[in-house]
Formats: sequence, C-alpha cells, structure tokens
Amino acid sequence: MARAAAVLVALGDPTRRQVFERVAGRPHSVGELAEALPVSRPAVSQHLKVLKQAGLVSDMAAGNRRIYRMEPRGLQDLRAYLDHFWNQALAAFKTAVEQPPKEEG
Amino acid sequence: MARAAAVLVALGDPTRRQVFERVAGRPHSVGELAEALPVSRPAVSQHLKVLKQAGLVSDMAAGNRRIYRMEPRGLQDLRAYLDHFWNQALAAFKTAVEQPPKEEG
DNA sequence: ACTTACCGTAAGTGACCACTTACGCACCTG
DNA sequence: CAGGTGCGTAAGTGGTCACTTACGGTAAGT
Repeated sequence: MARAAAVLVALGDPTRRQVFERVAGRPHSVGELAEALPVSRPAVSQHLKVLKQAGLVSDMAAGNRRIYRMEPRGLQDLRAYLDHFWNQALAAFKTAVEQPPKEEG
Repeated sequence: MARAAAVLVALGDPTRRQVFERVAGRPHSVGELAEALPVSRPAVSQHLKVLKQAGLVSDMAAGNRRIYRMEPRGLQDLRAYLDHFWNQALAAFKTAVEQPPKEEG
C-alpha cells in the first residue's frame, strides 16, 4: 500500500514517534502533548498533521480543545506491508533449505 | 525496541526501500542493484550499510562480489513494535466500548 | 462585548541526509 | 606481475525537513 510508505516516513522521526506513542497510550490534546515534549505547540500540530495523513491518528473537536487519538488503520497498512516481505522471506528460506545452493548466471 | 526505530528510519527513505524490496525478493550484488536503480553504486553501498545496521539485510563475500540478502531480524523487531501498539489500540477500543465516555479532569 | 485559552497555518532558518565524484583496497585473470 | 572488475569510504554539495516565532480564527468565561 501507498499508505505504508507514509507510515514509515511518519514514524521515522523520533519526535513524531514520541507523539504517536503518547497518543496511542491515551487520547491527548495538542497542549498536553506539547507540554510533555521538548518542542513547541506548533511543532506538535505539524507532527499530528503528518500522523493523521498517514492514518495513524484521528482528531475530534472537544469544545475548545482538539483531541487526538490513535487510528489502527495506519498500523494495519504497515503490518500488511511487513507481512508481505515476511512471508517472502520465509518462502525464500524454505526454498534455500529444500534445494542445495546451485550456481546461477 | 531500539532496533525498531532504526528499521523505521531505514525504510523511510524511498530509494532505500526499493533496495530492500529488491534484496528481499532475491539476493543481489551491489552492482546489480545499482544497475537497476537510478542512483550510483556508492549510493547503493551507503543504503545497504544502513539497512544492514537496521538488521534488514546481511552480506557475504562471493569471490569478487558481495552478495546481500534479506535478514528477518529487522522485520521481526518492527513487527513486535507494531504489535505492541496494535494490542494497545485494541485494549483501548475495548475499554471505550465497555465504558461510556466519562468526563475527566 | 472583552478577555483568555487553545489550536492551525505562514514564513523563515539551521541542520541533517541522500547523492555525487574521487580514491584506495581486495579479488580474479592473463 | 600487470590489467581489469567489484566494492567501500572520504569529502563536498544541494535539497529537504523539523523547528521556531508571528499571526488569525474559534470557543469558553466574566
């Protein structure tokens, strides 16, 4: 999936990963996250935007504040991507075991 | 795990992801990869170094050339990382269903 | 209506990273 | 030993991105 790439990029950044991990543990407002992290509130907003586009979080208005919570979709996409290569690796390994290494090209 | 972060960073780059995907499909030499990709051979070498440090590929000398093949370790680390949050999400969702949303703070 | 709180966006800047060319080293062939 | 091939590393550079400050917009409080 194309989403898997976005998820990889999104979780590649350490700060963004921290944001995601906190949101995954419990829904948070932007201010809460910024207060717990060593970056400014706008930075958190930008990170949340990337995470949202990757399908890793979703947001909803709660009065004055805006609550972000984890969205399984993004994780599922990345899992599917990984499983693809995981199975490929197993198949390749199985083939390598069944057949002795033969010279090629 | 700490390795999961390295895997996320490694697979975050598009070119590096292409390198990994080709190696995952079949063992390749550096020259083969460089020939199939729109970057120079040193670039491929640098990408392979990162992938190797992330536990995604392993290399072995084959005469003059150097063969890279997929290493399941890195994928497994990332899978474990994802599963952690996956289960966390399921637990949170289950709690949210069982209990109506109550005000807090 | 005025003030305060919370948030997203715009613009600008510094640092990191992917890429290139140049070079040195190991292995095979004649 | 000399020539050729395959690879990794060093050094340098351009582009991208994470971060900051400044600003506008919406919702609650008095």
